[in-house]
Amino acid sequence: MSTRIAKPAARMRKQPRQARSIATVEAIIEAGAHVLSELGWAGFSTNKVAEAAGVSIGSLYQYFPDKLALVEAIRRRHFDHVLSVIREAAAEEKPLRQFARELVRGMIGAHSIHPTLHQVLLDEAPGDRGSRAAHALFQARYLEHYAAAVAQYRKRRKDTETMARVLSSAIEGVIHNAARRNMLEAPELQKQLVELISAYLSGSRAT
Amino acid sequence: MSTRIAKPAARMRKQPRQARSIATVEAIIEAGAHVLSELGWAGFSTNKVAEAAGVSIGSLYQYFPDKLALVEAIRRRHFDHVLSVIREAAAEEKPLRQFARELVRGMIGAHSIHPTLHQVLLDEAPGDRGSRAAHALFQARYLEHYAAAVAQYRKRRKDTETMARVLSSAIEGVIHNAARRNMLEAPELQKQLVELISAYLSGSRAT
DNA sequence: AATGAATGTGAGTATCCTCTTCATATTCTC
DNA sequence: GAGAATATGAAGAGGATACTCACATTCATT
Repeated sequence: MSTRIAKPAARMRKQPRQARSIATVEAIIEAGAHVLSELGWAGFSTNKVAEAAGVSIGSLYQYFPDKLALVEAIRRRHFDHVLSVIREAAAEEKPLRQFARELVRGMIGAHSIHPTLHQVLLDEAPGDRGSRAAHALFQARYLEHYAAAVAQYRKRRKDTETMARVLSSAIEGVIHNAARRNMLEAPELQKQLVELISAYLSGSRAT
Repeated sequence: MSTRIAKPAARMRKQPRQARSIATVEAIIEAGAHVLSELGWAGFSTNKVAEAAGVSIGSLYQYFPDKLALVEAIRRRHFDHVLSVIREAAAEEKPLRQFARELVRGMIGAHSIHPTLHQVLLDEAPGDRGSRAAHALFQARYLEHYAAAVAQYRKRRKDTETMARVLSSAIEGVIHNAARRNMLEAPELQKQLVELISAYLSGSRAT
C-alpha cells in the first residue's frame, strides 16, 4: 500500500499528525471495512470496529466524530479503488477480449479482500446527508467509464447507457454471488465471466 | 407443474382455522416481506411487521413461535414463486430468444412487488438450523433449472454448471440493481437483459 | 531531561429497541 | 348462549448501542 495523504480527509474530529496516529486511523478504517463486509450494516458497531482494530473505542472517537463519518471514510476508500480499476482497464484501446480479461481480474481483485463490502455499501449502509452528492458522483463516474467501454466495442450508439448499466450490474452480480460462495478465485468462473462480457459486447447473432 | 407436494406448513404455533385468521396470517407474511424488502434485516422487527400488517403484536405470536419462523415462512413463499417462474420458462423447448424473454419477464414480475426481498433473503437474513436444508435444496433446484436451460441451448457439455451460476447471478445482479433504481419496468432494460442472455447462451466467440 | 502537545485508554452513562408473554376482550361456530 | 377461536397491547426483561470523560502514556522539541 502506498502512502498517499493527498486527499481531503473525510470529516474528522482531529487530524492525525504523528505516524502512530496515522497507523491508528488506518487500522480503524481497515477493521471497519472488515466488520462491515463480514457482519453487514446490522453488525457494524463502533465498539466492534475498535476491538477488531486492536484499538480502544476512545481512539476511534478521537478521529471520527460519529459512526457515519467512519462509514464515509470506508466508502470513499473503496470507491476510489474500484474506480481506478475500471479506469485502468478502459484506458487505452485494446482488443475486446483483453479488455474483458483485465476488467474481470481487476474487479475480482478489488473484491477479494472484503468480498461483500461493495454490496453492503450500496444496499445497506445509510448515506450521510452530505455524502449523497459524493455517492451520486461515484455512480456517475462509474457508469461513465463503462459507457466509454461499451461505446468503444459496440458501434451502435443507441442504448449505450442502458448497456453500461446492464453490463456493470451483471458483473457485480456474478462477483457478489461468487464472493458469497468463496469462489472468487475459481478460474472457470473468471473465464466464463470474460465470456459473458465479450459475448454481450460483441453482439449476439442469434434470433 | 411437476411433483406438487402438499406444502407442509411452516413451523407454526397454531393452525389458523377460520377465514379471519387465515387472512391475518396472510397479512403478516405479506407485511413481513414488505418490511424485509424495505428496511432490510436490520429493520425487520416483529413489532414493525405487526404494525405494517395492521395487526396486534399478540396476533403475530399467536401463529409464529418466534421471529425466525416468520422469516422462514416469507422465504418459503418467495422461493416457491421464483422457482415456478424458472420452471415454466424452461419447460418446453422453444427458441432461445423466446426463452430469454419469458425468463426475464417472469423474473422481473417476481421482483417487482418486493424489489430487494430476494437479495435480503439470500444475504442478510439468518438461517434457522432446520432451514439450512431447505435453503440448500432451493439453491440446488434453482441451479438445476438454469443448468437445464444452458444445456439445451449450448451444446458444449463442459462448463454447464459454471455457466448456470454465471447466468443466474448476472440476471439477479441486473434485476437487483434495476430494482434499486426503480427501473424494473423500463423496456430498454428488459430488452438489453434479453440480449445479454441470448448473447451469452448463443456463445459468440469474438476476439 | 523537561515540558507541553499528541495520542491512547476503557469503564461508565444514558438511551433506545428488541422479542416475547399474558391476562383480558372480542368474534365466530354450532 | 356456550365454548372455541381469534385478537389485543401494555408491560417485562434483557441486551445493545453510540458516545464521553477523566486520566495515562508516548512523542517532538528544546
